[in-house]
Amino acid sequence: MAARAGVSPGAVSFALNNRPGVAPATRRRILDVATDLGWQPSLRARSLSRSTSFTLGLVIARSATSIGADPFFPAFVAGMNTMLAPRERSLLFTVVPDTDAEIATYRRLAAEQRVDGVILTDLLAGDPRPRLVADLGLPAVTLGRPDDAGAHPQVGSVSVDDIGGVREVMSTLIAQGHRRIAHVTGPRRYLHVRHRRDAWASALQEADLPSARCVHTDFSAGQGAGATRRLLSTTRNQPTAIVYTNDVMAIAGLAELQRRGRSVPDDVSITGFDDTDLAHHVQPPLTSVRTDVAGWGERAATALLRAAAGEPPQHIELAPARMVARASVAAPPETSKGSQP
Amino acid sequence: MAARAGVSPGAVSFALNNRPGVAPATRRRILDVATDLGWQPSLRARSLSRSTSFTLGLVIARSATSIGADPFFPAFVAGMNTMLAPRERSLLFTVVPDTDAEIATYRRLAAEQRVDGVILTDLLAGDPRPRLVADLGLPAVTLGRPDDAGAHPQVGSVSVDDIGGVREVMSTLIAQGHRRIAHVTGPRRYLHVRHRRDAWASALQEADLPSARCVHTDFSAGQGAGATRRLLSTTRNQPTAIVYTNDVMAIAGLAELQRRGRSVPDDVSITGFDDTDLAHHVQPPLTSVRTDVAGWGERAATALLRAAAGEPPQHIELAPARMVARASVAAPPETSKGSQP
DNA sequence: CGGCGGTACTAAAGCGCTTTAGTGAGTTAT
DNA sequence: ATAACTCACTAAAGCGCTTTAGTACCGCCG
Repeated sequence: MAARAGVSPGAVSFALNNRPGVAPATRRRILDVATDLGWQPSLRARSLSRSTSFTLGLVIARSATSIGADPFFPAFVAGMNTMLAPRERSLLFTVVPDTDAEIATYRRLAAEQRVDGVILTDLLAGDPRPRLVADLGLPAVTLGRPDDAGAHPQVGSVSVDDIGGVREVMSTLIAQGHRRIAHVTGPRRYLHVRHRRDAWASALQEADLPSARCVHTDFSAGQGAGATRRLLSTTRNQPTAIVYTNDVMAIAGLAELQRRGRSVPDDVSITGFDDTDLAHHVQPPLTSVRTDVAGWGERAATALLRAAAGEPPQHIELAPARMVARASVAAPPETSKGSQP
Repeated sequence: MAARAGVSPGAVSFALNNRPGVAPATRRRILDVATDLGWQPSLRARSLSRSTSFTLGLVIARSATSIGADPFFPAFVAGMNTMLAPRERSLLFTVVPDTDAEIATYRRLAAEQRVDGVILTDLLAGDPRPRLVADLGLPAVTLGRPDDAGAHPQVGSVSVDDIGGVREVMSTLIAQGHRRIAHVTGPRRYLHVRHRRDAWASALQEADLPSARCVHTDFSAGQGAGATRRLLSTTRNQPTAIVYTNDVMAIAGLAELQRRGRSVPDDVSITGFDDTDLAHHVQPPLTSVRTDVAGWGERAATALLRAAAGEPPQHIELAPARMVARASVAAPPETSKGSQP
């Protein structure tokens, strides 16, 4: 390649990485010869000499069976890709069964220097990962802010405010007259589960409503249905509305309600989260909360690329999640309304 | 590292890749020193000198919005990972909007030599990709066999027989007495759509039933509901059963049926495909067809690794998809039954 | 007219492995 | 005892870039 353009390999390198010290005419010629020959620098050689992988990592701890139900990851990955592809970056994607395996994976990625940085998702309470990646010297960006944010100044974050969506849902339900609004959510260890639960609880409190039941599940349809069953099993003070933390559980809950002869929304109002494709199309259509997942992926990729380039970590807030109102929410039945102050 | 073990770098390389020509005692010592120092050969340097990426590629052409609804990919990726992780291989995962972008991605991956091989999924009729990857010299394995199998002897395949599942569904419906069984499926260009459609059509024929309606959609819940609406819009000869090609459309169809006052399964029987988490939990629970997606991923990764190592391509058949019977299927209503011969 | 500074480029070392050819010691064949 | 062979290991080249140091050339000034 260098020979064909009549220059040294070094000059080619300068031209390609448009570094100063090469005359405009020479640069043009080098670039032209390159496109003529269909030549392109070897990524492997560049990786070795630049100590860079041109690759970002995303590792998810979920069982192979449960991950399919979550619409988040594919959309997020797609979003990252719109950002990475034009920059000749790629995404290493790994699905492992649990957090231990996830940690082992970060160690391996760091040891092998396979990636220039990683995205940390599904933040936990007291999450060990920000510390770990900082120790490993692996640039990282978290999705949402860790609870000990500030303890790891080298780790950036890109967040979407879920809470806005939950508050919107709650105020809609409360405005309709609901007084007993239950919550079906995921495992306690997840930070976003806690945030949403807190938002739910404080919305009740701010409206001077009594505290209500919250059921923690594993996010699966089965446990969503089970939680619904439990909420209906009490003989008194049954909820008139249920706020589910994802659409899958809400749809399973809807089926459970129907099985027990409760009408949605006449007897019970329900809401989901994620605004999946199906949410529009169940009967009744499901009120849900939508976030721009692909946009989130795009921004996260941008932030991580910057961090990997040595820029100081950023903390970015994206547009908050918004409620999408549909027919699964209505006023509570009269008997319940009557018991209001 | 080499110095610490008192040998040359070459010897270390031999020891690590357990090649002959190094005494057992020396090998032990080298390995011990390596673990002591936590040393591990640089993947980048190995990549350059061995001309190998230690990475496999998977690129999916789907819109960011629609991909989340498909439970296939995350489960498949998880399956691949169980195979790859212990072998220090990784997966490059890319989501692009369409086939053109997909092809561009293969070209880029090949030019950059980023991957040692790729998995080709969602085979099309007259698919250009097997040819392309063969031309690019990119080892590949297809999911399912291309229609011009044999034209690309260097490309292997790993297949699951969908048709078995469809036939099982059809014979169940027919045994129950259904005579008008419609089919709601995906875009015609997909090979597996054609295979399933053919299986559906020939099952009708073999049972001496009249041909029935088939509606092609884009796999989305919205179009699943729309297809259902169309099937119900004819005043006569409405189907008593509908076979959907995925659970999402079946669930949307179920909602549409309920909206129109049809009972499932009393008025209409329905079946899905994929056996997603939700299928068990809708009302009524959905008869579906299950495949071992993670196992598929594992086998595909194995086959591709072999192909990348230069072994002759294999054509592997996995266990066929099986029907999972649930309450969404029952005998057709009397009026319909009465019209039987 | 010699020295100075700047530009445009080349030479060569370096990234950290793998691999081929080569060497010396120990073993067997003759 | 010496040639012929193994075996265990080293030396050094090679993978294909990047990067630092160095060189040649030019214009400019004193």
